[in-house]
Amino acid sequence: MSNNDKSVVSRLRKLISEGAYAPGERLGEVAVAEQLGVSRTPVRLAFRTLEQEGLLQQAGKRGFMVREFTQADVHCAVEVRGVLEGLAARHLAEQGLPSSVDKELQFWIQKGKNLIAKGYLVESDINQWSELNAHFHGIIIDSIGSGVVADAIARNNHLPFAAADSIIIDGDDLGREFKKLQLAQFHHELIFQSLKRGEGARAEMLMREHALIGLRYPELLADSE
Amino acid sequence: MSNNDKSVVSRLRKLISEGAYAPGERLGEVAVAEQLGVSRTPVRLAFRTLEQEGLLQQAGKRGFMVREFTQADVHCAVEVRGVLEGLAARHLAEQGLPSSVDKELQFWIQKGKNLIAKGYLVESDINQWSELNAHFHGIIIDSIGSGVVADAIARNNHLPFAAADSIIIDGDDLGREFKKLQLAQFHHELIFQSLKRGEGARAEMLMREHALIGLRYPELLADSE
DNA sequence: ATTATGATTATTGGATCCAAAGTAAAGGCT
DNA sequence: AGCCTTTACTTTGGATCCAATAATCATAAT
Repeated sequence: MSNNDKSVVSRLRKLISEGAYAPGERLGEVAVAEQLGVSRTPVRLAFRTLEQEGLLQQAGKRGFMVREFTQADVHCAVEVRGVLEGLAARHLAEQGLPSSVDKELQFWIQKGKNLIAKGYLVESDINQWSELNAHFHGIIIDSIGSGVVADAIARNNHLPFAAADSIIIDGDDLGREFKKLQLAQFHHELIFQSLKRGEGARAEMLMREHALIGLRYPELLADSE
Repeated sequence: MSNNDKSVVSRLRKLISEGAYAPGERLGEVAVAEQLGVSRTPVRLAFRTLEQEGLLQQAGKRGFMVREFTQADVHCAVEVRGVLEGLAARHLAEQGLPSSVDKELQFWIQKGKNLIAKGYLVESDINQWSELNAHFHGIIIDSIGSGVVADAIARNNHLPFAAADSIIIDGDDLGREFKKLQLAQFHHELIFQSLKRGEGARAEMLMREHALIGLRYPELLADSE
């Protein structure tokens, strides 16, 4: 898979998740090929990949269309991430976390503490949070001695709204987002605590709840400021 | 995606899961194309699909190789199926099962009862069990109003050892397999009971345990006959 | 003798061509 | 006037061609 091919996949993925094509819209190979300035071949390859990722689906007998996602889909995708990361967390807690993993998790938790410490949020903090959040989750996911769980999570994250760093929705209302991040950070610390103590069930449950932050917490955090 | 293209994917999938290629073996496009009697194009498309399914992985910078699976991978894949089906079962229990779903589940449970009733197993029973088992699980999975969970499970099932009907490993020792099926059937009935009573947590837990039948039960059922 | 650099070969990626299948439109028949 | 059939056009799938890149091998230099 070459650079160009990869780029066609990621460019298309971006276009789709940005809503450049209407949900349900049928995508022609030639049209997309012209639009991206490549021949049909890489587009055909990309379509298969995107179909597997769940962003496209077959349109009748002919070609592909942009898959449309309902509110239920969004909900389910977040819950799927929750149970999968919960599985990873439980495993890690049960087998005991190696000192290297311990150190790394502690490092990224400290980063989060620093970010929260100043008591408010600025625009540039969002990327920082995204990074440390990705590391925190990634370490736990990769700690299982098998790529299968990581793969399942990665595939699920291809759905644009399901990824772990999709917590931040509203870059304007930084006040509310700060509260969300504060809570997320606290979750991280709780999860770390339970991992250290080998509390598998608790770690799993906390991780599952943690996944729901972007989904169910906004309404509670909305007017309380 | 045409018939031929689909058939290339499924033929390759079969070859791989049958072990026609050694794990870690590098697959050349031309070699496979000649072997299957098609040109490189459908093979290239199939390789991308199979990569997404997790049966192939990129070999360095060039081409693909057959992914090798460790015991840990097998274990994780089964657990992944467990948590995902558990999620589906919990949902169904919590939202209450519609009478149509109730009827269908009852139908397949009855089929299972009939199969077990004679007290032993014959060769042809295996396919029947496979079918009713697939229906039982399928109904629960599809009962969520979103394809996301079903997709995640389907993708996980592409790993040959992770599918729900891989319970049956040993077609020779029908005595032990009968015990396994007896247990699986009892699980189904328990799950159905919990679904009917809206016991979400119990349904989830039972489903997760149910997934482990093929994995952890053989050692216990081995010598007790 | 070993390493590094250059050349040759093998293999993949992208573009294009042709055929097959599907869809839409138009015309004829009832 | 409506429906069916046939035809023309659109679009995808498969094969092949060419270029680019990686890998291997050989040769030369230190």
